[in-house]
Amino acid sequence: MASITDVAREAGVSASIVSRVLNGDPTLRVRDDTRARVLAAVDALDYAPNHAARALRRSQVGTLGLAVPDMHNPVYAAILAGARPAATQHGYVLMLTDLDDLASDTTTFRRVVRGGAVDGLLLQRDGAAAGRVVERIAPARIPMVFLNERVRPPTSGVAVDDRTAAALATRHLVDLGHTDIGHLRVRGRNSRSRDRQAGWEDALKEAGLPVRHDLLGYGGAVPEAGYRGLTELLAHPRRPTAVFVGSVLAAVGALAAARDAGLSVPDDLSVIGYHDTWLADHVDPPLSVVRLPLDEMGREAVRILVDLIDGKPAQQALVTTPAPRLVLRASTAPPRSPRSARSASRTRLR
Amino acid sequence: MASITDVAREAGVSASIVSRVLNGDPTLRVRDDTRARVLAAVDALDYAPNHAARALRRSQVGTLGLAVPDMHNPVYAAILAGARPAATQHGYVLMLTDLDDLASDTTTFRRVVRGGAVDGLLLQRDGAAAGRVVERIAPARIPMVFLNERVRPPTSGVAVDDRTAAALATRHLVDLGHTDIGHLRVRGRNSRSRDRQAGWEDALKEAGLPVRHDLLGYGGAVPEAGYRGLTELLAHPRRPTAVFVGSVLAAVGALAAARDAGLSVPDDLSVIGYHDTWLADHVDPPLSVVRLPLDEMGREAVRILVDLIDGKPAQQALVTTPAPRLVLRASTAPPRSPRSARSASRTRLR
DNA sequence: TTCTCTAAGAAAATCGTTTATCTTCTAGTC
DNA sequence: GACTAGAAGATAAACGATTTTCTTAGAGAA
Repeated sequence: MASITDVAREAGVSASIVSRVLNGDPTLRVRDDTRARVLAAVDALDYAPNHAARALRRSQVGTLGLAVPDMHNPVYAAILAGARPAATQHGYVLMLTDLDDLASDTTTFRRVVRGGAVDGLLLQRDGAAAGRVVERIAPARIPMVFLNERVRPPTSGVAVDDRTAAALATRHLVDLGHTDIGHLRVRGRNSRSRDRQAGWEDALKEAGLPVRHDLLGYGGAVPEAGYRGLTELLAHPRRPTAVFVGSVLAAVGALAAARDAGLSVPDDLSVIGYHDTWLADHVDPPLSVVRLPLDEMGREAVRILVDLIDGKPAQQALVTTPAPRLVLRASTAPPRSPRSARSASRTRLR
Repeated sequence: MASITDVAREAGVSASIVSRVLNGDPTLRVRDDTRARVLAAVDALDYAPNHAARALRRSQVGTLGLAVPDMHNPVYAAILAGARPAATQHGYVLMLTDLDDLASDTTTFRRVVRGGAVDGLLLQRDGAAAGRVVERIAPARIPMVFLNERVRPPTSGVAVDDRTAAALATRHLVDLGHTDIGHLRVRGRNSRSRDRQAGWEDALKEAGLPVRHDLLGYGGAVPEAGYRGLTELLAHPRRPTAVFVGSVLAAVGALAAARDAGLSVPDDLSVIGYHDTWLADHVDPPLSVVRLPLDEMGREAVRILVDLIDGKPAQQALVTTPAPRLVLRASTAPPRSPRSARSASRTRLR
């Protein structure tokens, strides 16, 4: 591998000139032909500045850490799909870390956070390790941005407009003529969970419908949780004819639960999910969802983090454009008929 | 951030002693209490060696690059799930790169590959950028391992036993009593595609059935391709009663194609997919698949790459344990009846 | 002529580790 | 008493870039 000294020798100048030419130092004064010789030498030797040396000198490594609880979740994949190109564009590369590792494995934590292997962190505070990891990272004073969550001022974070989106989804069910509309909450004490429930309540109140907390169940971030959640809800004597599920994966599980309960979707039960990942289009029936700008959120998170690294103040961004919108597929429909729907299905449930 | 000199001062020794204690230098002779003082100082200052400085000195950065064409594909997520902990265990961290970036964006390429931002690369040679990226990386002589593909000796790679697994899947259809068994190939000129087709042929021959190349179609790595592939196959005058699809995502698309063609799975058409990602259990009907050790493959790829970095020779590994096995769900069943199945469904297709 | 100024570039310090080579001290040997 | 051999550490030289400070040569001014 050619070093900057090799390039300098080849061009017949000193190393400092090479560096300053390459980094576009505005105070540099050189003759045009010298500059040309440097550039030619760089090309001839196929020179690239050594990553470690530059990082050492600048005390900036040029990498951002991304820590999510579960790579399998397509929602994170979507956020990642927005974040990665944004990082590239800002001159950074993403590094992958597991949130649990960061919280529990001291070696990883020391190497990555304290050792300066990353310039900043993108965090999805979720799952078991959530609390612990934050407690540990915060004192390290490393720039960090929370993904997919509203946070308060000393910290930075980026969220989507969950309340509006949840209301939109619920309103769609209302518009179809449903009156018994359930909701499967995301687990956890976070803004996602609260805002989506609030949106559900907003739409019900707006329509003059009672907010029935007996139709509020718990979903989660995996299909199994959605399955259990809906199964419980369906055991209710006056079961819902429609349900707004606060996550795609839980919605997929909910579809299975409906099937196993002998209910046909959307005839006996309408289901609307949250987040339009590719998956939603390929389950049966294709899932109606509310679409939020996940990739935009990833992009924005990177922007804020890079700003933070550059010394700018903390920001709490709410990504509102493009606005949440409905993507209607085949899992939602009007109730069979205002009255018979309910009794018919109760029979089916035996 | 505390540096090694701070620790040395605190412990009342020289920096070299701190380094050698921390790195377990076998030639080091120090008194026990000195060692204890060093360790205490490290703890007191919460010292972690600076990543960049260590990388510069050792000319090893401690990161492995992972370049895959598409983050959304759950198969890559599964490989990643095996590779990430393995990397941690070997003392490395994974860095994420996009294959297309690497192939086209000169900046990324220079920074990541030539600049030494990674010690080695895990590559899934697939998609549009496949050829180009290899052409560019090869001359850089950076250690690299190909994922999910059989390669020839100068290069390293790790594959799973595609031929055996494909035969296993096809044999399952044969055992159910099917005789017209189609196959949707993966696209591309790679061992995955060839081996899976070969396994399909193996099982047919073994059962004394003709290998009907008219029942060979093209799937791909996305649902849409599987949809198109199966739709074409179903247009055949003597359509298959069962089909082995060479990828999960294509299989999901195939299910939709069958539905749209008015066929019920598995009654009119059995479908078996490839790779048991979580998704397979949550489509309708739940997909029978052949399960291969994807996480094990990710783990093994990391092992080989680390060996390569340590100067050991190239290896071509075939991950055969755990052996491929069937995971039977609801998408496969015996044909309706040896004869009527065929005519009945032809009618349905009108 | 001497001095000053500027253009054009060279030198040198520095970032934080690692590691090969030196030093010092003590105890034992002849 | 001089010498030697370890034990226990200290010194110093890299690694490859960036950046601040110096140098030099020539042009113009006084």
